[in-house]
Amino acid sequence: MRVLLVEDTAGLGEAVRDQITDDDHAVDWVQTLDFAEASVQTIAYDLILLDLLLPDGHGFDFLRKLRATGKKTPVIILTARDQVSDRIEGLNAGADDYLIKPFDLSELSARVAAVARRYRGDPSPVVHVGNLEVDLGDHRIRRSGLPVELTAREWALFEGFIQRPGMLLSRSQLEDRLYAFGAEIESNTIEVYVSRLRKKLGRDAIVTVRGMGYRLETHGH
Amino acid sequence: MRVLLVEDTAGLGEAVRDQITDDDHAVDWVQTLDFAEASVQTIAYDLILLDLLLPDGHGFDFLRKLRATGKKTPVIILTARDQVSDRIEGLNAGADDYLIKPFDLSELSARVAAVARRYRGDPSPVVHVGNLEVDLGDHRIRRSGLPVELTAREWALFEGFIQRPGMLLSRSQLEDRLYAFGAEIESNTIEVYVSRLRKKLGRDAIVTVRGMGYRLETHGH
DNA sequence: GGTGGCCGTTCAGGCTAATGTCAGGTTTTG
DNA sequence: CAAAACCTGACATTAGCCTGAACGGCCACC
Repeated sequence: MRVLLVEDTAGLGEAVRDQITDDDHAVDWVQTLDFAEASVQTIAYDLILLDLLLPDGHGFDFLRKLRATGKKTPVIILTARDQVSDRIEGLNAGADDYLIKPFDLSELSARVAAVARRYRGDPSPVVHVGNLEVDLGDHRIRRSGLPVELTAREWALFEGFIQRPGMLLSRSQLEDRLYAFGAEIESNTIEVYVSRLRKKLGRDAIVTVRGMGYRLETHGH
Repeated sequence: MRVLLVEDTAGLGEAVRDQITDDDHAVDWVQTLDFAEASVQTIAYDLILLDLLLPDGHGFDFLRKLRATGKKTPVIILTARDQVSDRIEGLNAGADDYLIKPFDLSELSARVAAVARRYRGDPSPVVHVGNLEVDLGDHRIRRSGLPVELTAREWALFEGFIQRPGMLLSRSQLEDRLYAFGAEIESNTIEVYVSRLRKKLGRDAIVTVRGMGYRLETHGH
C-alpha cells in the first residue's frame, strides 16, 4: 500500500513516516502542495495523509482539486487543535477521516489500518451500543436495523459519545468537538444538537446529567 | 502518575494540587519557571499544568524550551480568559490542552483524566471503598451494586472524599470544592450536603470529626 | 443567474429539579 | 446543665435544560 504524506513539520513528518512504514506500507513524504500535486499525478496512491496548513496554501484546496479530478483516494486530514471546526468543512470537502494534533501514533496506525481495510473491501468494525449499530469507518448508523442519517455536526458530536460509550462528557468537551478550540459559545447549541440527536437516535440514547454534561446510554432500552 | 504544577497564585495552586492528588497522582508544585526547569530535568513527569504569567517569565518560553529538548510530556495550559491570541500560540508551542480561568475543579479533573488516558490508553479507573464502587471518569457510583445518582454539587464534594479515602477534610477544603476559591460561606451548606450524601451513600459512609471536618469511611460497614 | 432545500445557529417560552437557607431538633463537650 | 457543634426536613428561588420555530448562508441544481 502506497501512502502520500503531506506535512511540513519536520519532526511530525518523520515520526509519522517511521510509524507507518513497514513491509506493507511505503510512504512518500512531501512538504508542499506543489509537490503533492505533482505526486498524485504520477503515482496512484492508496491513501493520503494531509496537513492543512502548508507553506504554499491550504490543504482544502488540494483536496478539492483532487476530488474535482475524480480521484477517490482516501484522505485523512491531520489538523491542529485550534482548527477543529475545519473538520466539518474537511468532511464536506471529501476527507475520509481526520486526526487532531497532537495525536497518538498508535491512533494513527489504527486509522490507517481502518482505511486500508475499507479499501480492500473488508468490512469495517462495527460498534454496538444499545439498539444502535455504528460503523465508525463509514460514519453510518443503524437504529434497530434502520439507517439513520446524521449531518456533519451531529456526527461530530455523536462521535464524541461513541468513542467512550457511557463516559460523562462535559459541555466544554462537547463544544471543543464542534468549534475551534477554546471558542466561547454563548447560545445553547449543544442542547439543540443533543435534542436533534435524540430525535434521530431515540429519546433515551443520550442521558442528561444535570450540571455536569451528557452521556451515551450503553444498554438497550 | 506524576504531575508538575507551575502556578504562582497560592490559593489556586493549593486548590489544584488538592484536586489532583490521590493514590494515582502525585503533584509537585513550583511557583517559578526556574524551579520548573530544574524539576523537569530531574524528574520524568507524565503531565505538566502550566500557568502562563509567572514572576520570572512567560510560560511559553518554558514550553518551547521543553519541546526543543525533545520532551513530549503532555502540557495543559492554565490561562486567563482574555488572552485569546495566546491560545493559538500555545497550541503551536506544543500545548495539549487549555483551561481558562476561572475553571471548575471537576473540569480540571476531567481534562487531566482525558490527557492521561490519551497517553496511556487505559479505561477510566474504578475505585472501591466500603460497599461503594466508583467510576471516576463516568461519574458513576454503585452502592452494593445498585446505581446511585448524585447531583453536580454532591459529586463535587464526594470526589474530594473519594480521591483520598479515609483522609480528614476540613470544612474550608470542602467549601473550595463547591465554590470558586475564596468564596466565603455563611450558612451550613456543607452540613446539608454531607447529610444528602449520607442519605444516598449510606449513613456511615461519611464520618464526622467534630470541630475538624469529615472523612470517608474506608472499610465496609 | 436564479431558486429551492438543507444545514447551522439563535431565540423564546416552558418546565423540572438542584440549590441554598432556615428553623427546630439531636448529639457532644466541657 | 449550658453551650457549641452538628443534623436534617421543608421550601422558595432559580439555574439548567428542552424544543419548536425562525432566520440566513451556502450549495447544488436548474
